[in-house]
Amino acid sequence: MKQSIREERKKEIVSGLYELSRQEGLENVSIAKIGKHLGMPPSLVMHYFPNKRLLILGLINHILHQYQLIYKPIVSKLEKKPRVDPELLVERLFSREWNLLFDDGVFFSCYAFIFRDQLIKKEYKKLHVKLRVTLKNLLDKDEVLVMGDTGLLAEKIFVVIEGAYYYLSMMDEAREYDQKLELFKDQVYELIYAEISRLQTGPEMGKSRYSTGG
Amino acid sequence: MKQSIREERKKEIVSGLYELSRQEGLENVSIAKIGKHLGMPPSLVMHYFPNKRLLILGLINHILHQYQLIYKPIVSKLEKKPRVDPELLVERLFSREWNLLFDDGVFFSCYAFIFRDQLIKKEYKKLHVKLRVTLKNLLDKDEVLVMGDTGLLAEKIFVVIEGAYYYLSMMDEAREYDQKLELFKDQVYELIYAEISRLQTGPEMGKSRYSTGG
DNA sequence: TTAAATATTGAATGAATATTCAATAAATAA
DNA sequence: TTATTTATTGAATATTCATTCAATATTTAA
Repeated sequence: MKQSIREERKKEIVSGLYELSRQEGLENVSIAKIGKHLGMPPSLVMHYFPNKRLLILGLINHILHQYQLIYKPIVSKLEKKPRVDPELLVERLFSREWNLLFDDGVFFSCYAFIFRDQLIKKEYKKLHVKLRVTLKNLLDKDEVLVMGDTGLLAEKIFVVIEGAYYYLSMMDEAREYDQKLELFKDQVYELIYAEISRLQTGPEMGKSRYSTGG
Repeated sequence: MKQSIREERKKEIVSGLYELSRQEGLENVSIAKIGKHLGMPPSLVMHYFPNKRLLILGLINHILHQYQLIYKPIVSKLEKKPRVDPELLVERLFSREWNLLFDDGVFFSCYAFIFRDQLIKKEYKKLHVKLRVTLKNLLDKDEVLVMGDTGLLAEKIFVVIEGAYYYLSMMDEAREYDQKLELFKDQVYELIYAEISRLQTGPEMGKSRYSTGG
């Protein structure tokens, strides 16, 4: 009980920070503003987060946790199928649900911290590796793909996804956004189909020289 | 003459902002600190940049300008050749010179502004489109590639480059960095070689349905 | 030379910043 | 119950913030 109120309050504060960051940008949020937003004195905020860095670390954990949720529905939907359906996979990887779960602006503001905070960098990397492993596990369910280097394929797919979202964030018009989105989906299709056809026509080639699997 | 001292001072101030941002992070730089760093009163800084937003816009212009310089040596080297040498092209696109010209931390801190400043978003997009056009023009010099959709190919290449740098920024160990880098280079090679072989074996297929060419 | 425009200075502003502290209220453990 | 830990409050801190202003110096135009 004693512990739970503490954790609840911490979550509440981090959520408040997130909401304000979304509205006015992370760099414009102060401890006083968070307190005001939540109806508590700034000293209470600092009671749970003794300094601002810890507060931002809390926000980053929150965001990284949200980020992981994106793949929950994808994973559960795909796990039921006996084979990987590339159409469904790609559709889900580029799904709009992505943008609804958290704010890209806050995400990239936090991302910028990786260049000056080793712990944040580590957390970010951990997440990104995890997402790749999740995808690899999905690809391993496919009887054809599993013969190749699914870890490598997952890397290649994700670099397109991440590059795509980086670039797509600059698009204003919905039409242009959708057009580019289709293009990048196509690029991922091609990666998957190329691997399938490679494995079916010449499986004796074995794994690629740039294998990432342990 | 009168104009030049003004522009020089503005450049000096922006450079100071850049240097400080590199050292302690953009969010920790103030007008007073810039003034101190350059040995001038903060009021002089504000004389040239009446508010902080204009100052940051100045920094962004500076960075985007630097960003463009990266491709100067690539372009001039490749322009002399009659054909595109994929090895050289990919080597240059992923060159280390990239990291030397400007700081990734500052770049991504500024990038985060695109989500709350339309002008900054526009500037960023303009640059990224420009880089793609430059690459397209290079690809057009190749007698085989020019038969296909070079604009589309440029998009596909850049999404890998950008995704790669986003992801590589999280790497600590040099070995892992290099390993992943090779992987992404490979991915770009495959894009180019796949397009070449596609055009040579079945050029009657013409341009892809996701053409980006105007 | 004189007048106007620009560059530079330094002092001052109030608002906002993260953080500290002592006091009180509430919950839990003994 | 009492003692102890935790939660919450509100006032206070020194510092830093972006910005303003009037005064002076320097450069340019007439």
